[in-house]
Amino acid sequence: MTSKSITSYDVAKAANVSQSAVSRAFSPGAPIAQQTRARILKVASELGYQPNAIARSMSTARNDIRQKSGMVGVIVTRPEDPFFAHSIARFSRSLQAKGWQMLLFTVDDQTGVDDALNSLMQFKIDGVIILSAILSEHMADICRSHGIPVLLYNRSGGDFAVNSVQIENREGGRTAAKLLCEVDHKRIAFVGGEVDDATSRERKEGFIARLAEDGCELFLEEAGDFTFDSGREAGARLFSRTERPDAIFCASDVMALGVLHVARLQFDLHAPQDFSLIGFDDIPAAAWPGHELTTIRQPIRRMIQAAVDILVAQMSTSDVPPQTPRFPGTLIVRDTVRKAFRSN
Amino acid sequence: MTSKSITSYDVAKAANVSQSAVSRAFSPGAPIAQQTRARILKVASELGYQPNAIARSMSTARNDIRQKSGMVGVIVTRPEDPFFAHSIARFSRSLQAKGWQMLLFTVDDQTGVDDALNSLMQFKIDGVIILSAILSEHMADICRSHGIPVLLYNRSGGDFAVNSVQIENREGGRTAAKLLCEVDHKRIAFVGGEVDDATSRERKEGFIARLAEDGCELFLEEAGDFTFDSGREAGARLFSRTERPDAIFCASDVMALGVLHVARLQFDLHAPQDFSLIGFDDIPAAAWPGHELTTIRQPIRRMIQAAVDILVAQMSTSDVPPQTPRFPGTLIVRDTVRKAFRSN
DNA sequence: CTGAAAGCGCTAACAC
DNA sequence: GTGTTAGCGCTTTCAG
Repeated sequence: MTSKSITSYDVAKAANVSQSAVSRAFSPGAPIAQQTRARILKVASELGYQPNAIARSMSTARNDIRQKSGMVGVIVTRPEDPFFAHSIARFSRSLQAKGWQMLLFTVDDQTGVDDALNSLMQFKIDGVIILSAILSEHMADICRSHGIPVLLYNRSGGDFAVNSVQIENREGGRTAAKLLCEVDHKRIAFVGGEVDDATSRERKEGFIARLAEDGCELFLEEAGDFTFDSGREAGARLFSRTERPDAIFCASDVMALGVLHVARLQFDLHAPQDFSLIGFDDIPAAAWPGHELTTIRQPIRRMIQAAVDILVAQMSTSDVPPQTPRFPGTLIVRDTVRKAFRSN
Repeated sequence: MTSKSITSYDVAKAANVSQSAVSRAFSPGAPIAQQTRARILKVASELGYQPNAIARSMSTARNDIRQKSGMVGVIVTRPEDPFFAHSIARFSRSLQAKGWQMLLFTVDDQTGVDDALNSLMQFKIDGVIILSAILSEHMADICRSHGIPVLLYNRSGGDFAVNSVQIENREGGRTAAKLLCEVDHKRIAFVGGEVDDATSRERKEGFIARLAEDGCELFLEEAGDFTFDSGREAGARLFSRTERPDAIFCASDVMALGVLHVARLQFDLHAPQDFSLIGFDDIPAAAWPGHELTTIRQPIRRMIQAAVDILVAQMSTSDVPPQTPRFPGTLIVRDTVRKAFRSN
């Protein structure tokens, strides 16, 4: 058992060439005769030889050139959340398509990111994508000094220079506010994520700013944590008040569905008859039966395309300045916002 | 830029010890004095030294002992499916907790598994978990000969000896049939996955067998592909018939929700008034508003616990025989199956 | 175009 | 307990 695997030496012997010839046969632009390469490749496949990626990674660490592993680290906080599950799925396929392996690391919250990155760096990842979290400035420095590009997805890098790809949160908030004002809502509530969550805060800021332009103020506000249950709880608190909100904007679809749930089951309140509801993300379930949730869609496909392009570019060429594109969201009108104008 | 990173030699020099002392300081049970270790660890952290996992992996390939990388490959077909998204999330946390890294590979379907495994093996993964797919007997042989344990999640290994962890599909099907028979349904349909899907087939077999015990035959059958849309399509075909089914059992919750959707929107049919509906998995959305789907719950947490335990055991000790535990599903009664007995 | 040889950073004998 | 040394499998000069 645990038989040694076939190495380039075995192939070399069988093909009657040197070991370096075998190496060259497997290196795309290497100087080697077509014939030799063909013969080696044939022998190799007969023997079932596969180059050892780990060993390759070792030997590329020469001449002050950083060791390349062909692996990209992906750090994620809520992998079970539909939005992130979809994002991870797309990252995986997109990275693979370009020849990179994905090392997935799950952290419980923001505080685990630095440790995760340390673990990942021991494996000499060539780049890292962080979903919905940020790294410390200290870690950012370390990555920079090691030449490891970092990309923040769904978060911005704040002061220090790292790549980030995300949606126009403020504009998304404005879009929601505009729609709610158009149908003349007056008691408008916002359900966000944790109070220090940057994404949630930006959505809220845009929302409030646009409300103000119509002379409207935020009526109520609740904080959740982007889970369904937290949406239910926030909804329960909102609907338990003597004066209930007549419209709610949630920082995520999952929380909006939680609100919908508690409204229906615990208060017998329905959207859009009794209140209007807008979510954010446009997860598949938003379109499902009984939901028909009006929401702001994130262009996941394009965001991930951009993210991978940026990261790959920086992993290949150094000295590419950090990119921080922002993508516009799209209002998806379904059935949770009342249609007609009603004066009181 | 791309400055060379700190190696054990740098630490050795700074701590005035040999390089191997540094190595030992970072190897749990290695023979080294407490004092020396402490001093080395201190110097190391001051310098920001982190052992190079790739190099470690290289050097463990000695004496006919297979190279260990500390990485486990995970191959998945439908990462965006809620059931698998949750499974991946749990695998990730569970593997991490035991000190393993997860290399995630997404394949489009069954046919991609062997290639994925080949890619992963170049990275010298110590074990592999395959979600909802199987490997060829040929690849299974290769893995065995390389001493790489394989675990199939949500699939069984068929003839050849590999580990597998899955739910009692037949029993789950029987449970669904029993419930439907109890409330006296007569025109019972099944919506499965692709016709060659083993999981779906087993659920169907158990379902039909139990139906037969009550003198009932399967009325109709449709094949989907475990997606929401395929559920909608299957539902549309079912409800378009002149004689409609009065009960439907779906091989997954996602498809069941698709059926619910099309029934409601396109046919104005509601469960449980117009038909009964049972799903499989118990994804979070099954409990959501407007769904309240009766379903067979998979004990994800326990299954993944078992899967990781089995794999880790085999990665540490060789010659552990393959394990193939089956877990019972649990009937979760919600609101999509009619309650009372109604004679015709 | 091809072979020989020098490492990449680490672990594990092997001496002392 | 500690240092010395020989690789792990590969890429990449450097000669020829």
